[in-house]
Amino acid sequence: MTADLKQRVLDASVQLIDDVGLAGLSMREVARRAGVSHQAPYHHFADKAAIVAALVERGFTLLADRMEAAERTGPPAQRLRRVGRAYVDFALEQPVYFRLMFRPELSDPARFPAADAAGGRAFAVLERLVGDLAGPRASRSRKDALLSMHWSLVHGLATLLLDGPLAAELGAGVARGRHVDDVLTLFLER
Amino acid sequence: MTADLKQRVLDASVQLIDDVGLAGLSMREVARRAGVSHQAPYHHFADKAAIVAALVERGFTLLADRMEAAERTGPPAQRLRRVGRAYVDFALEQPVYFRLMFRPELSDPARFPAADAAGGRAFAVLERLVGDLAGPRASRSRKDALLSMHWSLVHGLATLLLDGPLAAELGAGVARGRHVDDVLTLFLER
DNA sequence: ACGTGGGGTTGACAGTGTCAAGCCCCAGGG
DNA sequence: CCCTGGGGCTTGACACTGTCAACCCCACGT
Repeated sequence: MTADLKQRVLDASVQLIDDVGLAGLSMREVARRAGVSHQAPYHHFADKAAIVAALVERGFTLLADRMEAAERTGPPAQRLRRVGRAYVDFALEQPVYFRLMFRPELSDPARFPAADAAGGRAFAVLERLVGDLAGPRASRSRKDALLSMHWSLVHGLATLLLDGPLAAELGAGVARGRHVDDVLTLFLER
Repeated sequence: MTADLKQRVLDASVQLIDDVGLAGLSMREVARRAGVSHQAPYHHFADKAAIVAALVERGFTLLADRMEAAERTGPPAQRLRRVGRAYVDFALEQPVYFRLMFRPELSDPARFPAADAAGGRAFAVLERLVGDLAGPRASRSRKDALLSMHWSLVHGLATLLLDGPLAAELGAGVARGRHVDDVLTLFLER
């Protein structure tokens, strides 16, 4: 009623996806939950894809905030670990956003540059970190490989815990958190 | 034309997803492409989710075949690398299948145990490999961590190359293949 | 010879995304 | 003061979707 309909539509969308899954996201149901007519959302979003793109942007902003915070704390040697942990934690705590963020067909960067830009912020954190790790004299391809390796590790861990077989094995309890720590330790202190 | 309608429906579905994306997958369009009435597919699949689940099963079978083949060739020291490479290659060559395979909301294991079982085959390959790597005396949690680490690495690499920012940076050319090699080398050879 | 049932059809219904008009209300300029 | 314009919302319509129901045909076992 009171807040911007735009924000209410986004909030209702997240909640709806959480309830019934992405496939069940429906413009009309979102409008219903927001208490407006089925066409009201179109005053703020061109179409359904635009809503999803706005959520992707929100998600990347949230993630980048966390990563940047983790990047700033602790001794340099531990920053990589903290950022990785922040990445995985975000995925596990905000699965709705996280799953949306890596479905490029949903947020075409050509159509929604804002979402793309928000993703760039997260990307940049990793790039800085890996740049420090490799030292300034490292070759381009070595830095690329380092970046991909680190990102792949945390991204893969996050998605497997969320949607892979690891999701069934470990629940959402403490065991999962300890497992994340174990894997990061094994990887970083090898 | 003459082949089992069941298989034709699956083939048409893959092609349709390839053309217009998962969101555009439509029972009626699939039927149209298979040259039958809009209800014919229902004689072979309970509903749309059942089609997708059948594709997931196909996908995991394809992947497990490749991984098992890679597991059998080459000296033991290199098997891990070959299997990892097979995993990433599969994802890049069969993006339609691969993307479907990690959307658990699409193939609820309780409803579609066959898809789940096929996934288990791929899982088992990694489990064996990591078991060898760790040795029989390793603790359970160490083996778990080793498994997660290796799987996360290849899985993350595959999805980032497919749907992440790495997709835009590297195209689908030779550079991508070399990058995969670089990352695997870096990871496996410490 | 005849049911029976698998594989196919057409028809209908509710629900969807989105285009097209229309309504209300208030800020601004004449 | 009126009036005009437009932002924000509504109702209505259309083509399309997934799925239920009913029907039709023909090969088959008994």
